[in-house]
Amino acid sequence: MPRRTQPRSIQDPDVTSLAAVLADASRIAMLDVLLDRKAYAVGMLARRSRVTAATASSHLRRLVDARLVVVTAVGRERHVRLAGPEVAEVLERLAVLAVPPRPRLSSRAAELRFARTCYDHLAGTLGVAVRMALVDRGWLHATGDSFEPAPALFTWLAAHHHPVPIEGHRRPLSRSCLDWSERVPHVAGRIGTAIAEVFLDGAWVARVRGTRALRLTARGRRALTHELGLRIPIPA
Amino acid sequence: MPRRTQPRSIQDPDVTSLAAVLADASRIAMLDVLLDRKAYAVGMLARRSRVTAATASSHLRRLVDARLVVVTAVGRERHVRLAGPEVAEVLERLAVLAVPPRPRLSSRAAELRFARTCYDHLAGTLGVAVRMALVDRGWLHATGDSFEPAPALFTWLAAHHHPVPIEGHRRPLSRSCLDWSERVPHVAGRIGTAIAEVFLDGAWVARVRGTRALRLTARGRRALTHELGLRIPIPA
DNA sequence: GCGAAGCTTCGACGCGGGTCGAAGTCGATC
DNA sequence: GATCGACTTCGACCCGCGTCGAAGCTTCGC
Repeated sequence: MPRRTQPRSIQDPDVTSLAAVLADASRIAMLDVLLDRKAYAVGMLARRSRVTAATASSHLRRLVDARLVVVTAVGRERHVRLAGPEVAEVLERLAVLAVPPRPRLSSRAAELRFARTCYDHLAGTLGVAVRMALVDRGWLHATGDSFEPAPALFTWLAAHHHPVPIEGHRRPLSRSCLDWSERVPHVAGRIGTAIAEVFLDGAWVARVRGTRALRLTARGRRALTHELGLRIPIPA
Repeated sequence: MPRRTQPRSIQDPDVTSLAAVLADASRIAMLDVLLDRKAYAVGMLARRSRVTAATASSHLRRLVDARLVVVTAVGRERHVRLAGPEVAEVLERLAVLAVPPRPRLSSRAAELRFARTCYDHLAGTLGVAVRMALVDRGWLHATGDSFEPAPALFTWLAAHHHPVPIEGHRRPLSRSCLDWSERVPHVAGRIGTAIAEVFLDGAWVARVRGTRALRLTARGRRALTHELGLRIPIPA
């Protein structure tokens, strides 16, 4: 990959180098592990990504240099976290473009397609279904490419112990996040986070260990029907 | 880059391969040329990207396979276009992440920072300034991470010969597009396109040949003051 | 039809970089 | 301060792929 010496006329932010960092299966595996928003020690991250510590270490260096992840020293361990929601967003955006035209089915992917976390909010069939249910009840209004939450939604979130303050935060109240599996937006932003927390705390969904997939529980099935009038999309 | 054989647990859309396509300076240069939304013959594209026809051809193959560009045969030429606005969006998103922490100044980049096209709408200092002016006059309301155009804006656009129908289109009326240079959103979507067209048709801005940069004309300076009450951000 | 133009394919070259084991470093623990 | 554990650095290996010139193919123009 001989670098060109002439001045890059455009795209002065070096997209090429950033893409090069993302163009390795092991590094994507590591980022994928980190997409659950938790911090991992380097060794753990290496094991989850199926590489040796030495390999993980060299990859880590590049991820840090690209400012995709941040590292904090904790005792003799070094904990790695995703640098922020923007990173998760870009990865999800890339996934949207990367999804093959004729979707090759993978049983493993089916779980992810049905329900998963996207950094800190719900995605997949379930995420989209929830968004549609909220719009149907008038708790959420679609505006442009975003969503405007109605007062009833704030009330509902507060009643489920996850109140969302309206003002005073840098992060947007609600955002629309494009789904790679559904190709349709779901709710992100602070509202999206709160919704996901209600689902997880209420044990409406359970994390499938080792992946970002979520399993809809029986309890969750009932809750969705009673609370949101939502027909369960797919038995999963 | 030895591919791992084990089933990729997550990220089933193959982000790695897509990123690999974007991880080459020549291909980014080609995409960058195409970001102006026009179609280019392969030879022209090769010249603008400073590679031989043979090299461009092999890159083109990969870009087509990744469905980032589309090709239409025209006589003995083959015309290349960006596959769609989503591609431009992802590139702009990547650029946001790729922008270096201590912005290294480049005189060439300064033009781009001030004003440029982003696929089909205005970006850069000017794009952001226009967005803020529209919000100030109440012609645009910020909602979540998008914008809601007010009736006055539709009237203004129609008066300048670029009416925007409210309904009946798959593309969103207005979108918010994050600016890599300003790190602040500007207006995209059908409204964003119409605004850019008013600016270009009215010769308020002129394209700088060979790049996506825009130059603010004297006429544009006057128009911005009179029509939008906008103080010119920077003499450029 | 014949030549030329536009583009792709082929072949050869060279370089960047992903991989792991082993050795080295640093901090924690007793 | 000796030992263990977590992590990084080093060295060696090898493979993928970007690059261009030349040759081949198709389409246009006269």
